[in-house]
Amino acid sequence: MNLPLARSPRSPKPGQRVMVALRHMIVTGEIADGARIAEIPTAERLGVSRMPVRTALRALALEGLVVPLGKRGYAARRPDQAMKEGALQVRGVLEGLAARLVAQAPDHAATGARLAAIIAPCAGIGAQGRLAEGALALYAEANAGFHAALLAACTNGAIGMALAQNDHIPLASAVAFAFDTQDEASVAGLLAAAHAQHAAVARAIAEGAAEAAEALMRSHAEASLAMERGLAAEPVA
Amino acid sequence: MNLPLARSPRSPKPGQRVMVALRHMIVTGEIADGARIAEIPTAERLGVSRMPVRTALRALALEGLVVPLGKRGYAARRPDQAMKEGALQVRGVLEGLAARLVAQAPDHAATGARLAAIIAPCAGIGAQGRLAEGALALYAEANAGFHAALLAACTNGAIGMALAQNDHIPLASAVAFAFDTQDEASVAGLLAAAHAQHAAVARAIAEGAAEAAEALMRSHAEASLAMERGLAAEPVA
DNA sequence: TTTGGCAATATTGGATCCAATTGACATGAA
DNA sequence: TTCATGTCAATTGGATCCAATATTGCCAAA
Repeated sequence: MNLPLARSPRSPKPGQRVMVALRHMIVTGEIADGARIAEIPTAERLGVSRMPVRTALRALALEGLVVPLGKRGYAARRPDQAMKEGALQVRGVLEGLAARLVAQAPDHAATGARLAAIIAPCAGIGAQGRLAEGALALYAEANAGFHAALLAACTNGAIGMALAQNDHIPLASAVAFAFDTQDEASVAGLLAAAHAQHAAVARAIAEGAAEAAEALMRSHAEASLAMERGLAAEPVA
Repeated sequence: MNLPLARSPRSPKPGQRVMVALRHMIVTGEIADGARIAEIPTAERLGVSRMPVRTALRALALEGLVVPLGKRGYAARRPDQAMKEGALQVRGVLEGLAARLVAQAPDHAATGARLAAIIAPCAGIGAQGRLAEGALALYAEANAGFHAALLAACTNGAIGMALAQNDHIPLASAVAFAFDTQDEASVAGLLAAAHAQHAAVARAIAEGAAEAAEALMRSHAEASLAMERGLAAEPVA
């Protein structure tokens, strides 16, 4: 990675390239945690000008992946396991709040039905400890749709902003990838449990049970946390 | 504000100037909500180069005060009342989580005592509906110290990051300023209530009552929300 | 030997210049 | 009259250049 990254075939844009390259280097440890990151060496290393590096560094600082060092540039800040678990906890309370608000809204029944429809294709997933073909992709899509719909139904825009910030910490977006390190039965059980939790949340929202919806949503996040702790291995980037 | 802002006497730096200037213009409505913000006119208007403007716009985009418009620059996004109330709700659940975690930690007794000591100077504040000289400043300092100490005692760094993002929405940092629009008795009552809530949270943490600490912290935020709703007038920047 | 001051260098931030992409407008043809 | 196409202009993104500043290393003096 010391050579200028391949830019021959339609490389998107220097800015985006630098952004993803630095992110990758930090989370993979290619740039050690706490190591200083200066503009000029980084720019030369990536084969671009200093400007995109500067832009990317400021953006990453707002994301928390680097910390400003006054006049001495930035330092890499690789999120550790504690930070990842903390981010999952934060996700839990934020989505719990979203679930509560949605359940309290006048149209909670419609929202619950919509959420139930989104996860409907996952009915029976992981039954008998077996996984059908494409079950992982099916769940991943339903999962993303569920959480996105919940956020969209919520009138509180601050939750979405906080979650966007929170998701900058690389952790859970790759759970699907980490799955293949587990045996089929375990994965099937996890998926079945997750689907059941989704269904329970949708039901609570449909019934307007705000407190229950919040508690269930939190449990769902706690389950992710336990899962994350279970596979202690280094998650893929 | 159409002229280059005064830079004669030790103006800090162009970058910071542009940042605060744009923030001010957006929250005060000098730049209308939804109005396009181009680099060149803004740079000329502020008497600086395009570069600090570009930097500031990207930063403000990550803060949520402007939204990117593809290749056509950015649009101002003034947070409305709903967004402010949403941010207060988010603050409530995040600090509630922090209180719960702190109360669950092994050293919860020491933390509770420390928090109690921080707010101790406010004992008896607002009693009999009267405010002593400098009571507002006293409370503001204790309030800031309380929340900062709670965050510092919490091992979950993601909470602090999410709160930092949340605090970009201008609202609650100026509650002390908004106070002077109220009569003395009302303010005294609010301060007394807020202090009592702080004390209750500190006590719950000291006792290790995690659920109670979280609920109390949420109530505290909800009180701020009600207060914010009470003074519906435009808060100062 | 240690400390303080000075100078040199490295590094960030800002300004100007250049290129590329996109949106809008006008003109011509169907 | 309307739609499509081509050209032009405006605006953003990137690169290079310049200035300001802090840090660090070295030397001299106590």
